[in-house]
Amino acid sequence: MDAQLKREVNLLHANVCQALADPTRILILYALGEAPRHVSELADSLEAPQSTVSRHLKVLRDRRLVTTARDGAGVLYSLADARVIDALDLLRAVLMSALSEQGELARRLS
Amino acid sequence: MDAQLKREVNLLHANVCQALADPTRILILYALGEAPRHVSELADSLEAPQSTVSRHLKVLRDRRLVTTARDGAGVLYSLADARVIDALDLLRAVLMSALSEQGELARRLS
DNA sequence: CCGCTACATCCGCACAACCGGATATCCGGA
DNA sequence: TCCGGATATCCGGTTGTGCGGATGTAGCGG
Repeated sequence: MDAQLKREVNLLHANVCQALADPTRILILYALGEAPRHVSELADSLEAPQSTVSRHLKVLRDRRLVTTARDGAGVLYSLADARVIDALDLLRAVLMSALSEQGELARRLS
Repeated sequence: MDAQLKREVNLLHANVCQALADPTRILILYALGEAPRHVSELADSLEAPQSTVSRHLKVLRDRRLVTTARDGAGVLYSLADARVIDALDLLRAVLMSALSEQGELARRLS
């Protein structure tokens, strides 16, 4: 296998995929896809403690998937690249196919 | 936040994103994107022990991201849905943007 | 029918990631 | 300058996940 591809995939994993490996972070990305938000807003809508949300935001920030801007006393987080949402939506479509196939299978077996 | 979306994202994470949360599995998907392969072929090209590859394949199989077919003495694995590759390529594009931005930043600071 | 190849699973271990309360830091306004 | 609200980070503990050698299992070919 191409060693170049291996290196690139390692980067892809470390910088992007791993960031998507937590449901809370995915929800944060979707929320920011709608509009920029403050940390406390996100904590409220996710019903998660502030420290948890902040920690997840750090993960996304370190990988440059979100950007920050000071806004008065708070910090406004925004989605850095809308294509992340496109990719997630694509994966959702894949999921739907897999699920309906499973349903199909269950139907056949019953 | 919409409880419906939360449920769907949980499924998305459990069934798809978590499967992408390992570089070896991503490489397997790319390899299968080129052509169906046997377990031993994958183990060779990834330079990973057979047990490791087989375990990763189980993860992908359980989530229906790959399909299997018996082929003589062995088992042939194939990519179940090419859109997974599309999504990964999209994320690669996102990564490239983020990296070049980082480079930009490093240049400005130097 | 048997042995062998190809694959799947088991096992014990090590490491990484998440959690959430508590605490520290930052900043704007009075 | 000092207070308070908004975020960030620290901490201890728990759980999850990957690893790879060893061991099971299945099915083809002789």
